[in-house]
Amino acid sequence: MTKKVRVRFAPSPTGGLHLGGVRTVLFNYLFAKKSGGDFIVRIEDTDQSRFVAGAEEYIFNTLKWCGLEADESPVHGGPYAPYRQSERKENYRRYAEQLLKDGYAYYAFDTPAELEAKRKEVPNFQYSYSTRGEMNNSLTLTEDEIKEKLAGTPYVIRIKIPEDETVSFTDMIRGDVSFHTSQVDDKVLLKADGMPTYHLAVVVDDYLMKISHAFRGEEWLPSAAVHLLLWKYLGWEADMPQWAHLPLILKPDGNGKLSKRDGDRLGFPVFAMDWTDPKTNETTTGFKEHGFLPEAFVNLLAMLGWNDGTDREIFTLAELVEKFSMDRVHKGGAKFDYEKAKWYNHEWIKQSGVGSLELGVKRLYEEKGITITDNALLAKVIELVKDRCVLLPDFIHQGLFFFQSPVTIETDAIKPKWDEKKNMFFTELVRAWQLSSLWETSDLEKEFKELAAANQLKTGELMLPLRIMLVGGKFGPGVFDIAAVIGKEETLQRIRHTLQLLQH
RNA sequence: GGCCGGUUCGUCUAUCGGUUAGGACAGCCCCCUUUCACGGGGCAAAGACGGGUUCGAUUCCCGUACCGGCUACCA
Repeated sequence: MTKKVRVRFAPSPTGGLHLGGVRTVLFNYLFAKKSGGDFIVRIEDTDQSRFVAGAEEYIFNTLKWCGLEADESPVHGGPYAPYRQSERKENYRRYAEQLLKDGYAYYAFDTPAELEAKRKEVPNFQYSYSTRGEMNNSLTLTEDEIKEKLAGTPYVIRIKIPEDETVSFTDMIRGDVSFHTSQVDDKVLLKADGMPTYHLAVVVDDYLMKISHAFRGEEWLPSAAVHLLLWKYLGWEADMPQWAHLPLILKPDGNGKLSKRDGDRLGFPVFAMDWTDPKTNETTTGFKEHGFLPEAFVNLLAMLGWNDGTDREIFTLAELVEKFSMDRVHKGGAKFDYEKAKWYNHEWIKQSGVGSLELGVKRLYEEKGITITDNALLAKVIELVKDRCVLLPDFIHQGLFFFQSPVTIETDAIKPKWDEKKNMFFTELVRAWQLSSLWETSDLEKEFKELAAANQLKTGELMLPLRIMLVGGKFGPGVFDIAAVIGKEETLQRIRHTLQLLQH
């Protein structure tokens, strides 16, 4: 019997899925695939995410774009559905009551206002063994009072954290971690509205769904103590998953966790794909829409927290699965570097085959109102231009002139050195090329150079003007390649057009 | 404040006690290219600090400093 490894992912979709979230899923995926287990994605509809329309679909679209298909998830059904927290409410209450019965939890009736007052009064107030005796809860009230409160007032269920115990566990990334219970407070498990807090939900769901490995961000490390205790109090200790707390992705400048705001501020995407918040109608751009290849995105994400121990930096998803190992996952957080991110994309565009780029590039041109009917031409253009494209939209600037005459011609770049001799040369060139029966790059270059020599002009001085005539500016691949691709008629017309502009 | 975690070039990182501390991004220079790139070559740039352990510490241990996370009826 093969042991099946399951990993769990519970994002908090306040809308959108940002770098850290996708990376958590990616590492889940790599680990699961590497060890031959199932890759399970579970999405909780928490207080924050419950009413965000489209969040679920968005997340699965993101995973699909990245190539991270789940074996089991809300959209794929699976043996442990439903996954939505609101649809599993009874479970949480049942287990909270079990804890109550066994003396590991208690009812608390303190109102938010009372709690706030308490926090104001006591600087470092902690709802715990030392203070619960003076609070409004089932530990301090009489049975009659409790009964009365339960019937008529809102209440929560809190975990009863022991006074003096050490809880420890072995994290897959950090090794042994331990906490002293005197430092952890009596967290709320079941809220007044009957929904569980994250603490109760993770434990109950992981148990019920037979999760063997749970990955999450480092920010969860402190609350691991509560979760550990819960596994113990519920009597499930033997089934507790192995934990892996991933390092955080930090702001490129300054300090702290990378947030959506940082992307807006510094001008780079933080989400994998465009996300429009249905409440505010505000769109946050994604890596996909910025022109990143999914392969590059996955690649750069993987390297932001892991490496294979060699100097290698470019990996396909399949290669990552093959090379991945948990003990090479970093412990420390990494600042996100957008320049490096672009480098990955550039590398991926360069090494991508023309065929895999065609569709995307075609779509980009269509968005600009350019319909491409000649696929062979498109392929040639991509081949010629892809080395100088860092992001997909660069294909527009770098290749537009192949499909339409340049709108603006930077004649200023040639005017200063323009003279009658050059004018004569280009007029002759038009005539010569007009008669030419050959139209290959090498033929064009040869004829051009011969003509220049005959006119006692240096080729170099003529190349730039020719480029400006054909491209409109100082960029693009080899000029003769361009002439060859756009064809005789178009080439000659562009030369004549610029010649005319230069008259004035 | 308390608890937990982290600390190698500006940034991401390699090093499983002995290295001229390696690579990549960014920067600068050169070559290639009479465009812009690609490519090739080069320069500059790091072990937070203090104690141990050891023949020998970037590496192991302790302390300090700094950074981060958590400290909600948010996740």
